[in-house]
Amino acid sequence: MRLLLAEDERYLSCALCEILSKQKYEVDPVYDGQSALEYIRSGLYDLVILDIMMPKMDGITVLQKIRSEKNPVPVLMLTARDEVQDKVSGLDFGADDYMTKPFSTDELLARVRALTRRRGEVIMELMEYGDLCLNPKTLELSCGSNKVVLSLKEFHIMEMLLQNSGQILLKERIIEKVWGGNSDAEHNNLEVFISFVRKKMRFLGSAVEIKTSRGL
Amino acid sequence: MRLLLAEDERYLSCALCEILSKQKYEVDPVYDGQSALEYIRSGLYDLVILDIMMPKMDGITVLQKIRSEKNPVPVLMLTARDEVQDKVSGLDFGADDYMTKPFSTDELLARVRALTRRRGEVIMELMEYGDLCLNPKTLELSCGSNKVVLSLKEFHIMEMLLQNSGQILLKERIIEKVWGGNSDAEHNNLEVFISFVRKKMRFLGSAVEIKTSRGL
DNA sequence: TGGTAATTTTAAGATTGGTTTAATCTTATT
DNA sequence: AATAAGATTAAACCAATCTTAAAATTACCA
Repeated sequence: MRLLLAEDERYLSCALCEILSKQKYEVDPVYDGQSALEYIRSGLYDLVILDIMMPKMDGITVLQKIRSEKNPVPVLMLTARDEVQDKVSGLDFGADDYMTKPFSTDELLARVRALTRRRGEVIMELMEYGDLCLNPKTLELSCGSNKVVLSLKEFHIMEMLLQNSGQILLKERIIEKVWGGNSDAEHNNLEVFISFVRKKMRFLGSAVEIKTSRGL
Repeated sequence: MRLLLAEDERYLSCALCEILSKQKYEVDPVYDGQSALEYIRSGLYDLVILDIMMPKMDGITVLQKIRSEKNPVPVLMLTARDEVQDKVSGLDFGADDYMTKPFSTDELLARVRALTRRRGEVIMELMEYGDLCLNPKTLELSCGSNKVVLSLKEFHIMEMLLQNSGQILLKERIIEKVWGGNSDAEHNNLEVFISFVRKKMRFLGSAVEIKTSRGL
């Protein structure tokens, strides 16, 4: 799960990052509305935590813009106490939830879970293609009565391939999603994992195959 | 004991929070039906106090949905005086109790106690998986004629594993439930207890095993 | 109240298995 | 055939996890 945290108060931002990271969320912090907007547009995030008072562009404007672009990413708004007007505006413009500062860690985590779950649940269904079936609850890949369990990376890759079956997927896109935006030396890396997955598919006796288009 | 309080009237909500907190319940407030639903689905709560009139989704709909999902969490409905029709509907759809506003603090606490107690009894049934059987009344774990008694923490962990058998359970989720939302240095902690439990299962000669998926 | 046993926490070291690296082999494209 | 992209493999690496033991805490009972 990848979260974007748009909060200009450095101290709070750091604290939230730590709390969320501890719960296995990947968190990218930004410190103004302008950046928030650009990051959101990347489409990488499962949830955006958006403060209202921010430099360059306030949270409500950001929200308004992304919603007008039909971006459905869940948004959790942060508002200072008493800014009741903000809440109303926030929800009107398509925020999914809001929280008034100060808030407890537990409350934050509960809300984050609630908002990411919705999407999570969709993913939690079985994914099928051809004779293959991937179970996200158990990380099992099966074909008929045969099954193998995948490692986390293998699973993420397989998941991504299944969600885009029939289409060409750029290596960069997969790496970005599976390994996370940074780091290098990873082209061959992905190839290694594709090789692992192919081997397991062969083992299962599946008729599905992962094809590559040279250069893409 | 963890309660979810779904009540949109801020003043009442605050008051209830305070009263309940004073009685050592952990209370999370939400202010609309949509959030209530999402929070309930987290499975974290021992009791839900659910107002009927709420924004986004009314309490009855929420109740209807969670019951259709086989969620057995006890629900105490709040209804405004005279809305007799509501009471009927509420109980029809699986509420465990209802209370008409306004109500006294004592009445509230009595009902909450009653409902959280019953939960205890429900749990009192034997839990089984494979050749294992866990008795919540005695904290005994048995396999065939062999048995050992578990410590409280061991029991909670085992209970949680049994309730989610076959699925992957995040360490964070277990820690949250068994130790309670806060504190740190607890990853290894859980591992130690898993180790204890495994040893006891080995001792019992059970064929069941606790598997771990690295990274999850 | 103090002492003992049970439980839980902390800490350290060993182990495992997923991931990375790197070298080699294969295939497509010119 | 030459070149570069991709595939495969094996070995090395490293962090997550397991295990153990000792310290700290709590529960229990005379």
